[in-house]
Amino acid sequence: MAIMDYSEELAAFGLKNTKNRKEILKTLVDSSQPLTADQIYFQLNQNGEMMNLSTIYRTLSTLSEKGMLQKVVLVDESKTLYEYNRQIHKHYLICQDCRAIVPIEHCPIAEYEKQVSQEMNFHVIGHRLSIYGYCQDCWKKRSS
Amino acid sequence: MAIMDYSEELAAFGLKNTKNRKEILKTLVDSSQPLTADQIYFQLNQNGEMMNLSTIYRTLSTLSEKGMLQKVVLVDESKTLYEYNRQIHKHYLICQDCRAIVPIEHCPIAEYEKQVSQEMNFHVIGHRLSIYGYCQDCWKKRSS
DNA sequence: CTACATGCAAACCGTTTGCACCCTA
DNA sequence: TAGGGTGCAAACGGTTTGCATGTAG
Repeated sequence: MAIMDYSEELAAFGLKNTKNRKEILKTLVDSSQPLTADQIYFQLNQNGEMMNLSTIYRTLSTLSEKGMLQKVVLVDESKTLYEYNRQIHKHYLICQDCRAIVPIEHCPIAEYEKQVSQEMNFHVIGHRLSIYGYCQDCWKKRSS
Repeated sequence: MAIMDYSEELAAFGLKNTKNRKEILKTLVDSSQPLTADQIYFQLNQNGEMMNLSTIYRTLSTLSEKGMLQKVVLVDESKTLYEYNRQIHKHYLICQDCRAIVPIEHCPIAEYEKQVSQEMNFHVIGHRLSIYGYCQDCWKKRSS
């Protein structure tokens, strides 16, 4: 991601260019993982960027509607996660122990979607795939 | 699924055999789709099977822990869905319009899991895949 | 100057829990 | 008859909303 001011991007989506929105966008762009609203809240607070939690929720939903962010929902995790939408099709490895979320960029089922479209009379527009198990560290701990 | 009394199955998991549990299990076994707690609640109420919502929640979580049920979580759906665990690996087509959920039994990524295990140093134990788009009816409506 | 963004507090809603009572094993 | 199951009401926690104020365009 090139260094950029999010002003242009916000404007392109017809949104006012406010400090809060830029901070939230920046936080998500810089994160290697999807984040929850309160993770963003605490992270910004630590950096001295005070902001109300409800502002964060409102911003996350506005940006998601515009397609700038993507929602991620996981089983056994009651909070919604958000990530910057880099337009790169992506999936996740989720460690069942430490809950680490590792994005992977190869998608194994593009071909399969076409097949489903034809065989099931279903017009496919996308899919979500997450793979779960244990990361190397947690797997070692478990087997010891 | 053969006609059965769920008593044995419950006993096999060390659970007491109560009317409520049997009704909930039966509801899920008979359903072609995963159901939410309140869908089960209303469905049972219609059939004259009064039962407290919290009993349903407790039963769903007990049966899930035992592996008799599986949780399903979808983006843009705040409620958790539950389905009877037929031990058949399965995925879903989800219509973005009418929210219909169509289970599909072929899994396109068994092979890919092995690859991930090796390349990413991640011990894979499973995955979740859902495919979304529009069912035939809703797609027709949209394009007209 | 106006419409949209924000802070604050309260509401919302799916889910969980404490407690007294009930019932299965 | 003991220990788990259930109903009821209240709590919980993530998220949303109403309203008054602030601010970008």
